Amino acid sequence: MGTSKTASFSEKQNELAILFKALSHPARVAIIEYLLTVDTCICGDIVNELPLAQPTVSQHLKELKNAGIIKGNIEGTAICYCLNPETLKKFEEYFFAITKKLKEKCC
Amino acid sequence: MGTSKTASFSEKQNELAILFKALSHPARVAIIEYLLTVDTCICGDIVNELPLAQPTVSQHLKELKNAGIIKGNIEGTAICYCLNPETLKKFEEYFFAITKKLKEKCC
DNA sequence: TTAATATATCGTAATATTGCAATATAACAA
DNA sequence: TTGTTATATTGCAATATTACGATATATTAA
Repeated sequence: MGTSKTASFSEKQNELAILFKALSHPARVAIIEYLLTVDTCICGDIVNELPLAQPTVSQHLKELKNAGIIKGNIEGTAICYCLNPETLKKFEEYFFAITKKLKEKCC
Repeated sequence: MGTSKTASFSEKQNELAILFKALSHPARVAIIEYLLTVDTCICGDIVNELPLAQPTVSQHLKELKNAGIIKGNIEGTAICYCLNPETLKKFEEYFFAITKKLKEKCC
């Protein structure tokens, strides 16, 4: 036990769960929201924006990157992280479809 | 350590993280999608729809209920679970606002 | 009442996540 | 080259999650 029974669910359901898991920590929500306030994709020092040590922030960034929610490009010494619009659009479309279907059901 | 530094983040960020965590397991995504296919709110036997034992399903339902994503009403021997449109609308609005802001930034 | 059915809770083992100090890597500046 | 800066990786302790057998609860039927 302790293991998620991944194989028992559809690929889509697992993919969605991975995306949601990437957002399931306040630090990662904070990273998303910070990247949203930055004007361009060029941005450094996310570490200074968060109340966590540098290795911890790095780990959270890695998780967001693995899930495809952010992208990271090496820009000299700094790394330029930015949001991935395609993935965020997926989220929007998923919930749009759900709320639309819910309206039709009219509980 | 091992504890999430909840107190270091805003209330909104923590609330969002809790909502996303509730969806971060394929079984819970499957429950949402099953409830979406059921015609009315009256529904039983979610257990039979999932490849998990009854206590496990009950636990997942509890997590979704705690997060406010589903509602449960006692209906005799059975329990009627249904989606909470308000919470799902929150998700939609959150991602709508993000994708809108991303378009304006035009990376 | 007793039996059957549906769902919840408890207890616990296996696994995953979180956070950070220590260390490593990689690029630039002097 | 050496030093500085920015980010990543490793290792590990504390905590959380997942799954399920056993058991409890609660409603209906007989």
